[in-house]
Amino acid sequence: MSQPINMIRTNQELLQLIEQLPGMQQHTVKPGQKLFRQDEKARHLYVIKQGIVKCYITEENTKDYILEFFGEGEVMGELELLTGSPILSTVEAVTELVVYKADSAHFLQLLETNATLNKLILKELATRVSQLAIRVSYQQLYPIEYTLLKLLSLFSYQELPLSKKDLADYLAITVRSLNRTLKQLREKNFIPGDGLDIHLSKTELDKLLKRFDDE
Amino acid sequence: MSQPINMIRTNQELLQLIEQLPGMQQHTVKPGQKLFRQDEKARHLYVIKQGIVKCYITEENTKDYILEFFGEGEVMGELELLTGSPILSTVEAVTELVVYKADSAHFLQLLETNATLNKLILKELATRVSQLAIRVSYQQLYPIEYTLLKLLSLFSYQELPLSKKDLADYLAITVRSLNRTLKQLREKNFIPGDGLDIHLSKTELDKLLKRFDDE
DNA sequence: AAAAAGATAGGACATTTGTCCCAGCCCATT
DNA sequence: AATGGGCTGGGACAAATGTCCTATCTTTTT
Repeated sequence: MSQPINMIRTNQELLQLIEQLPGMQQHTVKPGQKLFRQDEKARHLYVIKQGIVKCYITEENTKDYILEFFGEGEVMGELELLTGSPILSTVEAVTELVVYKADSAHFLQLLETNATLNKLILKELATRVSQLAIRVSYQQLYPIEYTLLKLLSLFSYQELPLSKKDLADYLAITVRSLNRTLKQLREKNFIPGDGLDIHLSKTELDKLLKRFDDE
Repeated sequence: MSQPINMIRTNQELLQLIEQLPGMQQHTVKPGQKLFRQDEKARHLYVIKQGIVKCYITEENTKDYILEFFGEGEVMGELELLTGSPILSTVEAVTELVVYKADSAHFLQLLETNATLNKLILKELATRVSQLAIRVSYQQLYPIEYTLLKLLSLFSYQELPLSKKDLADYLAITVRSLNRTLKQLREKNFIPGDGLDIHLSKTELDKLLKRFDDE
């Protein structure tokens, strides 16, 4: 079932490869700034050298769904380049960011000439499909309580400047629901029944939850 | 926002290419039979020549989530081949099926030598990520009523042997909820408020819904 | 310093969705 | 003809989640 999905996805292999390529421009981006805006046309391709971004889709009813958090080595802009569609999701810096930037034509050419890169991209895309599918299935088929618990166990050790809103958008729930569920977890000495692949002691859980009290 | 997502995905370009390759074995599969079983190891790769399959993830609580319906020209087994992970989702024939079969090594080699194939697979994967993301976001951020409506407008014209259970699993709801929502749509002279990209006349809607009364 | 904006927390209530259950129908196999 | 299984339809109730709102606190802007 569950390979350890990290909440923040990274791709060290790809990063290493990119760093060896000649002539890659480097840029820094401030938290809150956007690398891509949904529905626009993608003109470049970025690879994260350092920092974290969030990718989210905004629906017409103004609600957001956070698709992914990307960290070191993740590519952005390939989807649009490959399919020719407008940008799928807004990409916004969560932390201070350093990225490599390439223009589309260059990347497309590299894809054809650099077999290693080609393979890494294929693998990356396959991974994205799988991970997204796994997450979605889980989110849809389990109550929030379980999903949240699973999420906590994943990102606990990562010091992340995520707001509750972000967390809620990632879970596709409202902040109200998130709060409620956190409270339940605190109180209810939560015991995952049925078949569940989450196994946390009460102590560990408490530690995870404490992050929300303090900060 | 929404490129016309078809409920059943196809890839004619890929099919044409595959049909030209020498030495592709052909197999037929009966409805209900499984090409892949979740969590097992993938040994082959299939491309659909004719018919429809459903791909679904079964969670430990026995609930299913239907990831995709695939029709002509869609590949199955590439994800696992590329990532090396166990099979993501069970793949089951919905209709009588004719597939091309290739073993993994052969396909991997083709990916390296056949630039056209390589490009088509890249594009296919990118499309899957995008489409899945769009669907999921929609499903999570709109009430069932909207999602169902959207779905109906997509698959209405396709004659499909889908059970209510299938439809429900695709929407990640229970059959009970599906029935309830269908009923609401029938009665409520549904008027999508807010921002919604579904535009159906009452007449069209009725026609769509009638499929469920008759059959 | 004051004001505005945003994030957090949670009460009260409405709506949505799930669970459990029963009943009817169709179809295949006995 | 009879039995069982699977699909369908929906009632009654419980649980989960959203909406709306109020209040506090922090941060940013003026």
